[in-house]
Amino acid sequence: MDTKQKILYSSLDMFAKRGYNAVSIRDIAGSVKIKESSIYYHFKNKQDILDSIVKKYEEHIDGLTDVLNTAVNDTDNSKPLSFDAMKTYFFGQYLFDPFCNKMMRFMMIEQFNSGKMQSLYERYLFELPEKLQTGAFFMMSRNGIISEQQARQFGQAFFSEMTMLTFRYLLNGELTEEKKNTFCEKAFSFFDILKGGAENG
Amino acid sequence: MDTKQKILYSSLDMFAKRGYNAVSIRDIAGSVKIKESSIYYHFKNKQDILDSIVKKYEEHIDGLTDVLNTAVNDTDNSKPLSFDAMKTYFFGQYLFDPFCNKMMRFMMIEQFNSGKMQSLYERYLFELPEKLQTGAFFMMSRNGIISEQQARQFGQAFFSEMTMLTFRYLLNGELTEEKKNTFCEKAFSFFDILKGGAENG
Amino acid sequence: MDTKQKILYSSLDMFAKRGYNAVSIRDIAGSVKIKESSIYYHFKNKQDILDSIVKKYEEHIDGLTDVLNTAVNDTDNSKPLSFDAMKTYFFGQYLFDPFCNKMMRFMMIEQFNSGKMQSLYERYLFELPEKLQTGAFFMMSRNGIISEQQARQFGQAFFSEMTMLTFRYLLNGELTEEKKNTFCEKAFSFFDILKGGAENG
Amino acid sequence: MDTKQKILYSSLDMFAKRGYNAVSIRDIAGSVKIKESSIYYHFKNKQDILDSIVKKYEEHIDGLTDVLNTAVNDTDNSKPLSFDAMKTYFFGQYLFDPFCNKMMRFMMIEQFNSGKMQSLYERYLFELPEKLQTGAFFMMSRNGIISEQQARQFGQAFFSEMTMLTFRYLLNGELTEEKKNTFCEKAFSFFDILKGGAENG
DNA sequence: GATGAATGAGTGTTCATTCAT
DNA sequence: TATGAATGAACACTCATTCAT
Repeated sequence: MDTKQKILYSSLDMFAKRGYNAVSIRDIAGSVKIKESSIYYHFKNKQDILDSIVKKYEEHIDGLTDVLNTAVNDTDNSKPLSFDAMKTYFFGQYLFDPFCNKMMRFMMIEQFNSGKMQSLYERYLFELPEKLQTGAFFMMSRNGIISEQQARQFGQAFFSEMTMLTFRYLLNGELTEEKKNTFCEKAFSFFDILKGGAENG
Repeated sequence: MDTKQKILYSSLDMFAKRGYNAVSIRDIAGSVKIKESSIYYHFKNKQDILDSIVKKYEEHIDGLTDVLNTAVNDTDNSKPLSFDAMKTYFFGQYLFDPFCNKMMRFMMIEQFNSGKMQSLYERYLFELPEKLQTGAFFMMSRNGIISEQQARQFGQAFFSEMTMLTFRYLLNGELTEEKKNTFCEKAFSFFDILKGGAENG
Repeated sequence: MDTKQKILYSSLDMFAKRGYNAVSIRDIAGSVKIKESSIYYHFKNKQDILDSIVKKYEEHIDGLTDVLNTAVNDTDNSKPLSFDAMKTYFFGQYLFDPFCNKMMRFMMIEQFNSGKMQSLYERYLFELPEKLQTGAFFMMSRNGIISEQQARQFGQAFFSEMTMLTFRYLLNGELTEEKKNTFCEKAFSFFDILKGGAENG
Repeated sequence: MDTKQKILYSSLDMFAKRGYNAVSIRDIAGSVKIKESSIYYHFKNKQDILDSIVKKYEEHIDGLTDVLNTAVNDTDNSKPLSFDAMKTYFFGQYLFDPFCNKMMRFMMIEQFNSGKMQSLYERYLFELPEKLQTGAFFMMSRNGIISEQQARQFGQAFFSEMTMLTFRYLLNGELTEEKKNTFCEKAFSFFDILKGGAENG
């Protein structure tokens, strides 16, 4: 990894723990093992580091949603995702992914500092997840697996549960394997309840 | 309000928006309209301001939970709370209350900065609400309003919904009347769904 | 002891350890168990405390030298002072006396800070002791105990030894009983050598 | 001289006059004609400046004692040092040397402020001089110039005289040429007395 | 690509002092 | 006598940034 990338990853790592302001150029330079003034060869200023991180994140998310949309819209794919696939692709590539998880933490703790951060937080922690998750249930109703009313109800319930679990286990303290496992268990057991409801309703 | 209290409220107000580190003693003094050095007549140092805020909050919460516990445990009170009562007492005195709401925001954005803040965040955003909310549903089952299994299921669902709504509408951007209303509507409509489930189940 | 005196003694105690500047009004007030602003009822300002201490010391020394001069000039008193008398009166009331010892330390560490302190240091650590000590030997020569030349020589040697011992044992680290004893032993053994010289010379 | 050295010398110069605490970083920066913040490029903090000065001094003293020991132990050198040599090498390179003289003043006025300074003061103002000076007289007795008993007696007397003269003339007020001359005269005349004693004894 | 040296603005904090009560 | 409340000036120190090399 070249110096520029190292600066980005090190910065995000520290921003997500201590916030933008509390991380100094000294800290960043120290963690990358270069001198402070060398930072300015790679980035215009501190804000430029933050902007680059955000840009990188948005591009990353664009790639991820493209993949997800393709998967969800693929009409052949009429059977629900297996738990393993969910864990690997949906959870593993987003919620558990170190880069994304750190960005979520960063957006959460910086949301009140600027309008820009506020809107990123709103979009990536609530709007987009809600759209994607409820969208998946509507797709199931279009595929005849559940009724349209169930889709609406289950979609909202799923989003509530996922959001709560995310804040409670993935954006709270250090991200440990234990927390990831608890998150998966609770998510899957909730899924089972929904499935029960679908069969009974 | 005396100077000491003004310092506490002004500090929390700014801490909740910009975080502890980004708020300077100069800022606090300016907002209270005294000089920086005067702050140190009332508080040992900046950390002491924070400690005093946390102490005040914990005492406030102790008072609130005492009231809530008394209400929930009151055996005469076998009928469920009206929406108005819920809005006034439960939401209004905690989730919407400016002091409590600011503290929640503050704990959220400072949770990674210290173990102390981390445990406060865990306790007051997740543990205590879960205990109180699921407790209320168990009380209903003991009063024969719902079954024990329903109590367990509804309690969890309610907590998930409330947590999601709290993060989405009450700890996200400025706390406006509009957001409070949206929060209430969604909470009450969720309640209606639960009630429907209770009658049908 | 009234508050004013307490302030003086507490101040000197701390001044002698940490120097005038390093001792704050807060420190003094704290050690006397009053509030800072109360200091200003008793003294115009911090400098006034120092001035009062110096005045007290000069009056104290005036009293001491009067006594000493009377003793030395008393023509009846033709026999040399006993070691015990020397220890009690000369060492005990000046070099070992807590007030005087602290003042000597204070003058030593503050001598470069002001011309006033410089001249006090010069007078009370060198000039006056030299005058008194060599004076005592001249008195012995006038009393025929030693020759005039011996008086000159012994006086200087005695002053050198006493000055060295004072700086080495009484104005160096904490003033312990052990150091006082070492000081006495070395002073007396030097006295014995002088006596030997007087008899042989 | 580079900035770092300038800071060290300027700092010691002021420390020796006003004491460590009374000299501000502002003062040091001003005397070196750089800005306060630039100090921190060269030194971690104010204490680091002091530590560097002490280290420099201890290394300097190590070099000096090596030279002195070699000279004193040189068995060929059976004739006593000439006054000129003494003045140039012993006095000139240590007692009169601006760096060493300032350090002695600094240790004297800071001795009560920290255990570190206390032990430096004890070592460099008393222990080491006593060892070196009495050592020189023992060397003379081993070379048959004086008796062993004389060595003991003269060594102590010489050390007392030198110590007194040092405190009285070299660590008292400004170090002027006049004081240096007085110091030399008194030291040499004392030496003459000792020589007389050696020949007569 | 990277660094040594420097800086203005700002940080939390301590200081001696004042003054009304 | 003593204090509560306040303050301007100073303190040691950190910050993001610049620029010549």
